[in-house]
Amino acid sequence: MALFPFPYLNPAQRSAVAYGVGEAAGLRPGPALLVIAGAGSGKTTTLAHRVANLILHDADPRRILLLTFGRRMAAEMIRRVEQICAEATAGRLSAAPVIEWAGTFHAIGARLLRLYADAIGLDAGFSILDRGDAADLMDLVRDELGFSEARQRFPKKATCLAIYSYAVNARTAIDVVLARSFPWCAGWENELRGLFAGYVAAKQNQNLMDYDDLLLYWAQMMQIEPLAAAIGARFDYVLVDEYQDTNALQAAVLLGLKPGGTGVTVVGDDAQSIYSFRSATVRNILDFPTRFDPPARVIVLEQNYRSTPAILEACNQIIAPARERFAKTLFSAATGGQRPILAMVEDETAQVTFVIDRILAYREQGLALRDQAVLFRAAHHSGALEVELTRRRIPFVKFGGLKFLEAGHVKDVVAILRWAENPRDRVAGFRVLKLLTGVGPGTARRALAALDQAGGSIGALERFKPPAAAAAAWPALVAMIRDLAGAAAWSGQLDRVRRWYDPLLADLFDNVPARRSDLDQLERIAAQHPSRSRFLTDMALDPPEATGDEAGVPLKDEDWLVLSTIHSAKGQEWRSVFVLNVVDGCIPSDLATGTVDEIEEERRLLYVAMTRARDHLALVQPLRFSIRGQRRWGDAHIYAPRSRFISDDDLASFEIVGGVPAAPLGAVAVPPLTPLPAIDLKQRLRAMWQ
DNA sequence: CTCATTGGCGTTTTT
DNA sequence: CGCCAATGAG
Repeated sequence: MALFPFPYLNPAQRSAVAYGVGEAAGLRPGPALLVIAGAGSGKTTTLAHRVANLILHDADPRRILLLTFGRRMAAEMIRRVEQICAEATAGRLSAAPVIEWAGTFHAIGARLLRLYADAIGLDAGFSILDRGDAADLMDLVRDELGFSEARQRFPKKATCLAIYSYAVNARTAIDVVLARSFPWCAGWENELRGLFAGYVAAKQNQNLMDYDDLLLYWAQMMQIEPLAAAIGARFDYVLVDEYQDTNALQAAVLLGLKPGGTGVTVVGDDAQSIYSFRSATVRNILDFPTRFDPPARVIVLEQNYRSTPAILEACNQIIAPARERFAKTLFSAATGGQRPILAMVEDETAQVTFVIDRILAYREQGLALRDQAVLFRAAHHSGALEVELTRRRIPFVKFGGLKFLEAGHVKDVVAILRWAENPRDRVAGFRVLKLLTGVGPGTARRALAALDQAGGSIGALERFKPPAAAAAAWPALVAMIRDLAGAAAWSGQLDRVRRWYDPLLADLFDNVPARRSDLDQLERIAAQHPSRSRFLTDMALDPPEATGDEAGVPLKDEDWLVLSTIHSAKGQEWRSVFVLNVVDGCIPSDLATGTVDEIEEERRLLYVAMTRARDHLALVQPLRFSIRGQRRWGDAHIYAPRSRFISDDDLASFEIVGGVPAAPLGAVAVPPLTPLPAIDLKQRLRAMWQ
C-alpha cells in the first residue's frame, strides 16, 4: 500500500494523515505530531484518516490507543476508520480492522487498572463513584471527623469535592488551589487536608474509585518503571482528540505512556478550550511541541468546510480578541451565505416564539428538525422552550444538564446493585438502608459497622437488630440483598430489585408513574449489558446522555430537534443553529466573570456555539430578563445588555432583527421597572464566602 | 439519641 | 427540585 488513496484531502490534512507514514522502509512510529484543527476544518476526518492510513500501512489496529473526549466520539471514530479502510481497499480487506482501545481517558484508565490491579495491590473489583456518590462519601467522612458541628460553617460536600478534584487533576497543592480558586475556604486548609486524607482512606478501605482516581492511579502507575514500560509497550500509536481540554494529570499519563513522544498524535484547537472548570489547561496544547526534543511537528488546519463565509467571518471576529493562542484564521473556499442573525426580542417568551417560528419556517424550506439545534450556556436556560415544544408536540432531545441517572429513584436502584456487587461500598449501603422508614444515619452506620465486622457476610445483616419502626420491613431488604449477592445470572436482577423497591416509590416521591417509567428505561438499558459489573461501570463512565420529552429515545425514523448545552455540543454541527440568551450574565455567565481567564473561556464558549452552524446561525438576545425563582421580588426583571463579546464593531457582521436596531446598545436607555436587584443578590451570595 | 418533617433558599459547564 | 439546617416527636 504505497499509494496515498485520499485525493480529496487538502494539503494540510494530507500532511497530517501522511506524517511519519509511508516512507520507503517499513512503518515505524515516528516523533510526536500536533494537529491544530480549527473549527470545521475536518478534524475528525483527518484523525480518522490518519488512523486508517496507519492501518493500511500495516500498523496493528489492536496496538493503537485512541483517547477521545466522549464515548460517542470513540464510536464515531471507529466507524469512520472502518469505512475509510473499506473504501480505500475497495472492499478487498479481509476483515474490518479491530480497534480495541478507544475511549475516554477515564474509561481506558479503568480498564488498565483492572488489568494491572494485581501488580499495584488493587482489588480489580473496585466500584466507580460518580460525582454525586463521591460527594456523599466526602460527607460521610466529614461527619466522622466531626466537621459537621463546627462553629463556623464548613464548606459543603460538593465544594470540598471540587477543591479536592481540582487539586488532584491540576496536580497543584491545596493551599495554591484554595488561594487561586476557592479563596473563601482558605481558613479551612488544615481541616480540608485532614478531610481529604480521610476521604482517600475511605475509598481505599471500601474498594472505591472516583473519577479522579482513574486518572491518578493510572498516572501513578506510569511512575513505576517496569509497569510504565509494559503498558507503554502495548501501544505503537497513541492518538488524543480534543487535547485542548485535557488537564495536567492527563498530560502526565500521556507522557508516561510515551516519554519521547514516539507514535503520539494529539489533535485539538486552543480556541475551543472550554473545560477549565475540570482543570483542563490550554497550556497542554500550547506547550506540547516543546515538551519533546526535537519539538513535535505542528500542522495547522485552517480551511473551514462547515460554515458559510458570512458565518465564519462573524466567528473569526468573536475570537480575534482572544489572548494567547496559536495564530490561525479560518477561511472558506465557498462564497456568499446569509449573515448570521442577531435577534433582539422582547423577553424570554418572545425568545421561545422566535426560535420555534424560525425552526418551523426552516423546516418548511426543507431543513429537517434534526438538521437544527438550539444551544445554551446552562441546562436550565431551555426550560421555557421545552415547555412550549412539548405543548406544540414538537419532538426534541436534550443533551447536557441533569441526567436521568442523577434522579433520586434511579440512584436508589443503582445503589442497591452496587451494594450487592461490593458490600464494602458504604456509600451505596448507606443510601439503601436509609430507604427504610425508621432507619436514619445512626442506624445505617451501625448496621454497616456490623457488616464490616463480619467481613461483609450478609448474615451480619440478618442478625442486626433494627429499631422497632423498621423491624417489619428489615427481613425483606436483607432477603433481596442476599438474592442479589448470590445470583449467578445478571438477567432478572433488576426485576428482583424492583419487586422490593417499586412499592416504596409512593412513599418516597410524588409523580410515581414518571419515575416508574424511568425505571423501565433503566431496566431496558441494563438488559443490554452482559454483567452487573459491566453495567455499573458503564453507568458511571458512560451514562446515557440524552433526555427526551418522553421516556425513551425517539424512534429512528422520527425527526427531532436537538437542544444542548454548549459544552455538550462540542464536536458536532447542524445546518441551523440558535444560541439562546446571548446576554451578559448568561454568556459570559455572571458566575464566571471573576478572573480574566474565566471570561476568556466564556468567549471561547460563544465561539464554539457559533462555529457549530453550517448555513444558518441566529443569536438571540432577550432585552428584558426575568429573575428566576426569587419570590421576594415577585416576577421582577432586569434589562440585560448584549453579551460583551459582540462589540459594536462586530454588529456589521450580523443581520439585526427586531428590537431597537438603530440605537447603539450602550445607549439604549430603557428605565428599569425594578432597580436591578438580581445582580446585587448574586454579588451578595459570593461575598458571603469572602 | 435518633429519626422525620418542615421551611428556606439557590440553581454552570462534565468525565 | 433538591439540599441543608432547624425543630419537634419518639
